[in-house]
Amino acid sequence: MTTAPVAPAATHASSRGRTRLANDAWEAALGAHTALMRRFTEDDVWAGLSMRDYDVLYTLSKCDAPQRLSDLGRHVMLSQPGLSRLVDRLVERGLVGRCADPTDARAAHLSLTAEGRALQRRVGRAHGASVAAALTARLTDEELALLESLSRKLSLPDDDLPEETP
Amino acid sequence: MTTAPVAPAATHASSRGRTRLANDAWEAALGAHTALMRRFTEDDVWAGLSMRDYDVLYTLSKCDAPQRLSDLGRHVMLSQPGLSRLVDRLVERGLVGRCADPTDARAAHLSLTAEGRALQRRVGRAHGASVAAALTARLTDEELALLESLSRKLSLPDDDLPEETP
DNA sequence: GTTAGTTACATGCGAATGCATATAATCGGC
DNA sequence: GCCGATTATATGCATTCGCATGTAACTAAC
Repeated sequence: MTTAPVAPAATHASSRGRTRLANDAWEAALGAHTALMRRFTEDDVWAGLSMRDYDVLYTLSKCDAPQRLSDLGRHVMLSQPGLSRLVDRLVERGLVGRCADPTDARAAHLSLTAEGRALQRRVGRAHGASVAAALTARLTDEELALLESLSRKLSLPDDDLPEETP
Repeated sequence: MTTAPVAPAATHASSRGRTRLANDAWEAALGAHTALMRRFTEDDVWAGLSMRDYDVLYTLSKCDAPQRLSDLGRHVMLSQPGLSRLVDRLVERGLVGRCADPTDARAAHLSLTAEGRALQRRVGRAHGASVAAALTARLTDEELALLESLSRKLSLPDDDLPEETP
């Protein structure tokens, strides 16, 4: 009942097999994420930042316009109060600047300070090198491009999904 | 300086391009992980378990022999003390059994209780269905198989890596 | 313009986490 | 069999997190 290695000779691919395929892929992906995250966390490149700190700094570094908390929240895997306080700490440390949004008094405009940008660049260079080393040692160029392509498809919101049976 | 969209017409692929390729792939993969984890977390299938709780129960469910903490630690993204206390809570809740290892008095043998196994199966069915729904809506069978294959390569430890220039 | 509903963010608080370290058992020479 | 090194797990403590909720501002219908 638990293990059923019988090959279902269905016409295309049985729904059972497709579910299994998806779950196996997800489990493997989780394993890869865990293995790589562990490796990167142990890297000695973080200069006192947690990986979440860096995630916020990196996200801000990619945006020229100041971001709101809720914008950051879409990219960072953290609850809204958690992100609120994480940003608090980054502001306190002088890495992130917070100024009022003239068009919306509720919102805050967040951006990197000069120090924050410098730190992000410094850490980013080292971390990026480590990422490249780990990934290029395991995947070919074609596989890297494929991974990016698959990942982008997986990131699609429910809205713009390629329909199957409309 | 920040954006250099100039195509490097190198013979194969410049080292710069390869680094970039790897970092883009990793960023996309992180995005997919965040998007899917958020979705799965919000699913109403967890029956009072955190996803980490479930991760431990699932890992134990796959093993017939009792596991040690350090075995679990390889699969769960958590520090050793963190895992120790997470297991404490699961034992307290009657989902995991802890008994002494006769061959090693330091180690503990961890296994699912009947209740823990039942809960893992119940939650696992619902969660597995959600995983399948999300992934099969975004990837074809071939892509799912590819994702699993790429993920397995990414999970390889430094030891058994396919050598490049020995 | 008043008010209900929504959005953006912050805060109180208990629970979970990581780091450093402690404890206890096993292993490997000798 | 003894002792240093290593392994397996636990605990103290400060930090961080998520949930529930609060506060303030915006929006829209009337």
